[in-house]
Amino acid sequence: MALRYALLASLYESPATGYELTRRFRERMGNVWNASHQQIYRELAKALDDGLVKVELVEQSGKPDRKVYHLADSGRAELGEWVNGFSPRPATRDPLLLKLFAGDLWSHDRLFEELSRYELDWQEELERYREIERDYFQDVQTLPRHYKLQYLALRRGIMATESWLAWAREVRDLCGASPEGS
Amino acid sequence: MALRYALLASLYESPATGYELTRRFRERMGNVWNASHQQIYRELAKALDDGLVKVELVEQSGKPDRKVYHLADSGRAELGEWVNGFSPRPATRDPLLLKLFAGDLWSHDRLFEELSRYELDWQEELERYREIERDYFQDVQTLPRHYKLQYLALRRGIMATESWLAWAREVRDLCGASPEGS
DNA sequence: CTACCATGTGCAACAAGTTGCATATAGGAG
DNA sequence: CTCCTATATGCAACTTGTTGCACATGGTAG
Repeated sequence: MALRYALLASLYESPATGYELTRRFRERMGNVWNASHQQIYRELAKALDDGLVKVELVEQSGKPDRKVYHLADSGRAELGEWVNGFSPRPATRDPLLLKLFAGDLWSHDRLFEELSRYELDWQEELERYREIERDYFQDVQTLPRHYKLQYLALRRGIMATESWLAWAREVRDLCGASPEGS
Repeated sequence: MALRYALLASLYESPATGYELTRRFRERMGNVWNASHQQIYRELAKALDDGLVKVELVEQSGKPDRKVYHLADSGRAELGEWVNGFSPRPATRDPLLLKLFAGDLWSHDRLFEELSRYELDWQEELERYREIERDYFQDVQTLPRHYKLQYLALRRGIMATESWLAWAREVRDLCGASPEGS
């Protein structure tokens, strides 16, 4: 049911089409929740069926009609209950770490090739986060609670990514950064 | 297919029954991969069907026979290929962070109640990791590569958990740790 | 001129993960 | 005496997530 609440939470901020929700997940909330557009359209249809959201059709020429979803009262209520209930920690399933357990089969070069790719990725992500932090969250102390909490979600993204980068440095320190054969 | 490789990677270390694999995932590899016993038995049957693992039946009185799974040659080969290929970053889906996006519906007390539970959990986990670090990885520099990589998986667990705890402190600093009404 | 990309919706098939149940025995706590 | 835990296996139904495809058009890059 968690995807359902992710959609409701996003619609709580503002009404949106399935397409826009897909983009929000990919961009602003990539750190928090991920879902493909297929999954989102499917779940929106179910949530509509259950009366948690309402649709407003907006006609367009050429393109399909926009179906703008709004949070219904019952949706807001259910979201509120979910938010105030306890959620267990998500299970981690990380292929990169898994490979360390069969590390003897992992060639030195390939290991560092993959690590480098990840590092580039993390670096880019970190810069994007830091930019948002600079642009939107300068005076955090004075912000209303709602924005403080959004800021904390961003902070989590920053700290998680920094932590991965620090780990990558440890890998280099312990296993040697430069392969002989290149 | 990733669960399949998780099983092969664990069997690469040593042969095991489905039950033992379940425990390994829950205990030693909790940081890396999670799977229920139902999922594991199902996937082991498929892997056996595909000839990636072999079974050795060990009779027991009273209890069902132990089915000890071994990595077959083809399984080792496929694991090797997978390990040396590129794996994309896993998608994050974190209910705790999601709730921050509907934070207006989240009561101050409930938020900190949940945060405290998480903190206790992280603290415990961190202590378990640190204990393993002390007991098994004192002279990391001198260890063979295989153990270095295992150590790095553990380090990742430590760093990730520390990062969460640091984040929790930021939450307290920004949103006030002590609710008035208690 | 053609190919890709963005917008916008969605179905169908499959793979992966969860939840509830079932069987069978031995040992310890209350 | 009963309940819980550990060992050890597994089925069935369901939910969630992935992958591939489809339609429809306007703009931009080569």
